[in-house]
Amino acid sequence: MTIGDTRARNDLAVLGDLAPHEVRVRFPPSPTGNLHVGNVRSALFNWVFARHYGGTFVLRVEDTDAGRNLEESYQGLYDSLTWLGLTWDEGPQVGGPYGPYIQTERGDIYRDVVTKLLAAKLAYRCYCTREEIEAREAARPAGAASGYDGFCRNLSEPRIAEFEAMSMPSVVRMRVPDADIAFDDLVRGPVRFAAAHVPDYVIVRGNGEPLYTLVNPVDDSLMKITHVLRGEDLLPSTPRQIVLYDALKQIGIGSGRTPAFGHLPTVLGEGNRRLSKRDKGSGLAEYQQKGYLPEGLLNYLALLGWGIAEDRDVFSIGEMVGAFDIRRVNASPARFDAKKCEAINAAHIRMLAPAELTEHLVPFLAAAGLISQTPLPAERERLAAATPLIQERINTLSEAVGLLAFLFLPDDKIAIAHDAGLSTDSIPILKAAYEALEAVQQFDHASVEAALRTALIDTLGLRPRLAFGPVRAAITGSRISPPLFESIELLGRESTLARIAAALAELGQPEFAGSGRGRADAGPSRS
RNA sequence: GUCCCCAUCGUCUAGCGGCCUAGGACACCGCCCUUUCAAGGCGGCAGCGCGGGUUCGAAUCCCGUUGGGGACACCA
Repeated sequence: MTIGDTRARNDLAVLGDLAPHEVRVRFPPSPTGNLHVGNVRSALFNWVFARHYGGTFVLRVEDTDAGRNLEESYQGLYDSLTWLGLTWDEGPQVGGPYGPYIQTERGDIYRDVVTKLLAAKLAYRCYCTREEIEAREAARPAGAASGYDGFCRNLSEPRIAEFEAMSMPSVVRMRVPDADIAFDDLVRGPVRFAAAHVPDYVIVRGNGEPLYTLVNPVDDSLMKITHVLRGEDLLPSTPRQIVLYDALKQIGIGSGRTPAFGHLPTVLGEGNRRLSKRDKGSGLAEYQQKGYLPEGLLNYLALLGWGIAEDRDVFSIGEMVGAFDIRRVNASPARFDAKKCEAINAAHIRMLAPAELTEHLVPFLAAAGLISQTPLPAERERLAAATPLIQERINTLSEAVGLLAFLFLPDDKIAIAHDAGLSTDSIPILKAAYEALEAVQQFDHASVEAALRTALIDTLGLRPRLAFGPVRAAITGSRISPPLFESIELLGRESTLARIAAALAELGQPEFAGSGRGRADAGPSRS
């Protein structure tokens, strides 16, 4: 069997009687602060799935739990998805034929559905208090199935009238049929739940507010969602949702079809527990701040359960869209490996055109105060020239700040690190370097290198490592830097000489301080 | 406690009965290159949880077991 055959067979299993462009998937986050990387992964798979088939990606905000919603979280959510490039075809801000796409704006719809469900006896009012339910549960023999016992399921009309007359608070529960529920999971294959383990669950709170358990399937049906791709943690709630889809079908609401489900493997954190919001590295904002490229992060997240090819793990989103196959997603939980995530990101940074990388770098250098928010032409020019020097040296964009700071700091703000390796032994080296660089005709990196090699290696007889170390320290303040000669060229003769002179002064050799342009206040700025 | 899911190097995975003395990537360790740090090249370390079957043949199929994860809310 060829790959093409497998692909065709999988497409058939995934699409059934649907045309590819009829595929409709959704991402339903609740607006609670920082988007979790587990959710990002889920959004990615849905988005890629939609793009692969030329279908529709819907964004729906699930904010029925009003207490947890923060005003700014909505905008943060949109900004995050936009930054990631996971654009939605229908949803908040862009609209669509099945709106509104924010659940707190859909109250009337849910009320209507509940009324019809109640009228059709597919749902019922339950007057049990939590205490009563707990007490009965505790009284049940050990080993019995957990969940609501159906106490109010078949209350007599007079009894109900009595409760209502007393204004007894009530919730609404689904009347779950006494039949096993089975479905074919897109990533796991056949899954089956025994009837006894699907209890009559609550769909409307005592205060009349609809619950996720109601609203999620109702909206999926109303919005004609064809495929539900979500975290494995939702797998146990799938049978009860299927019950609701069936009920909706009976009362003629929604698409009349139950979507296909695909449950993605859990993303685990370090150790073995599920990656939770409290874990380091679990929030999207951290990755933005550290300077991950959306493509890098998304590439890594895709690797948690999916691979593009046997010998390849760096790919673009476009390539992922082309090759994606939900049936090839792994079912086993995957640990989030921060190191590999960083390595994949580094690979994406290296694939960038230098000019693109420069643009990505601007906000980070600006935030560090090294350049203006809107870079001046000279700043931009220097940054553009320096970009190729660090492209292979950074894993995240923020690392560029430390590496490039010396190019944008004034000469008297260069603090030489204690471990930079400068000592009195460095004095003759720095003096020789100073004189050599002062005499260089053409101040480009090739001439600089030639001059320094002649002065330090040929004349002083030093090994390159020993010769260039002190120069590097004087110029950049650090033992580690971008390539030295290119750095010197970018810095220019004036600054280079001033910094070498300053280093000599710090080593007790002040006589060079005057010969260059001099340092305004010779106070050493060590830190 | 009950239910569900999962099971190949430390981690992510390839493998869908013979091509496997199990391949790749990250991490780690050497070496080469080299002005530092990287990048790159070469090499190394390291894995099919266990027990039964089925089969001429099992990492691959079945059963059991163990281990891990998830779910059991008037959260989503």
